[in-house]
Amino acid sequence: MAGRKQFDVDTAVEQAMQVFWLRGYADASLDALGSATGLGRGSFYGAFGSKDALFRKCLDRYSTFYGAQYERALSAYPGEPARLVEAFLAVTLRRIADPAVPAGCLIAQSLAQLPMLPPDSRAHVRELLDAQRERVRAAFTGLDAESNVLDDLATYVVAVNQSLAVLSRADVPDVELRSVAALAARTAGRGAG
Amino acid sequence: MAGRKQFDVDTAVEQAMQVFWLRGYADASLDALGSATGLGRGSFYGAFGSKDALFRKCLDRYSTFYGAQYERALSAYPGEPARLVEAFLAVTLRRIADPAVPAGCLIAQSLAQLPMLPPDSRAHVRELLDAQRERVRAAFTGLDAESNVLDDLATYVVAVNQSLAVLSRADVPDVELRSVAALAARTAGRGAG
DNA sequence: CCCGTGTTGGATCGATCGGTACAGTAATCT
DNA sequence: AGATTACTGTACCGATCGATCCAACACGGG
Repeated sequence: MAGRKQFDVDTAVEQAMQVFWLRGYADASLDALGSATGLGRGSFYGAFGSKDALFRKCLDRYSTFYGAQYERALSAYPGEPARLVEAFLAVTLRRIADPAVPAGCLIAQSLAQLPMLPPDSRAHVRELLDAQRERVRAAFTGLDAESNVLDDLATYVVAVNQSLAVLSRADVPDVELRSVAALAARTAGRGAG
Repeated sequence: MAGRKQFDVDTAVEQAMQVFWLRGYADASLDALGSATGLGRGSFYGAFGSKDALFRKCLDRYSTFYGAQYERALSAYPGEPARLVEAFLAVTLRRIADPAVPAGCLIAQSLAQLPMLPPDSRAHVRELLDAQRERVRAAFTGLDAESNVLDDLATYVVAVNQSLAVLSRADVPDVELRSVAALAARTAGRGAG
């Protein structure tokens, strides 16, 4: 029952992340988080300190894990915007189709609740979205197009990416979402080619 | 203080709608709704019955008001998919730029919290999104393209539409959002032309 | 072997949640 | 004017929120 730590912190963060992801910050009660992680109140506060501290850890875990996947996609097809965008969106499509993980997107979920988040978490979410836009934008540099066109294109890709997550919450079929991604990839290819 | 009804029901629904819109269902406490509408608990429950009954009224008001705007946009340019989509998305852009109304979109907000909504409201939200997809789809009929292409196109337009709302919550500048809409309109024009 | 370090689960805190009950009051009808 | 009706504000309900506290406990070092 006690003694040395009886749970893996990373595993607990992963499980908590999925609760935040599915339910959002406010609706992720400590009871829900506790039963998802298997932790009692003592272990919980001993390991994480507070609900929003844990939430920030979950945001980091999310952006680290999926950020790496997006990064790989973005660097796989340098100079080929259409393929690049396709690979980028495919990361999201794969996640949506993964039954081991909630529908939607933790960032989109958090954006919806942005005004009600604790200030630290609010800033954190904003930074993650900006960082994603910047990474996409960086993947487009080198293409011969005006700078503001690349900005618009990056925002477009991030926008479509978020939209896939939103629609997946309403059980829009994967086939349709794949078509949306394909259309967006063609658009990006034309816009920057 | 009492006697005959001392408030306008429509006005109260409008104000409550904005609270749900900004904060989502769970975070829209009765106190928040009460102070936004100026209603005490007695009047509140006398007029609406329950929180989720009011929420459904707000969903209806939202979809009626903006649904009419979308409808007008969709029927303004028959046979011209690019203009049609542009007009459709412009409804959302106008709403986003309107300081009298919260950022984002009540439907997107509700989708994020879908699993936690009362069952009746959950079904209602789903229907509204499906209805929108159907209306867009209907606006595309008559174009010479295969049926499933029109389906994909409709989903694409609805997706981009939702993405504008999501990004507006993160204070992405209107200029960028307008570019996203323009790109999407061109895509739709090519895809169905 | 047994003490001390540190984790554990549950009891409990004040605040707030959605919802109810009810006394008080203003407007309408006879 | 008096009775009736209908709406309002507030006090209050049990449940649940995030957070704190603490007694009970298991393990590692002396």
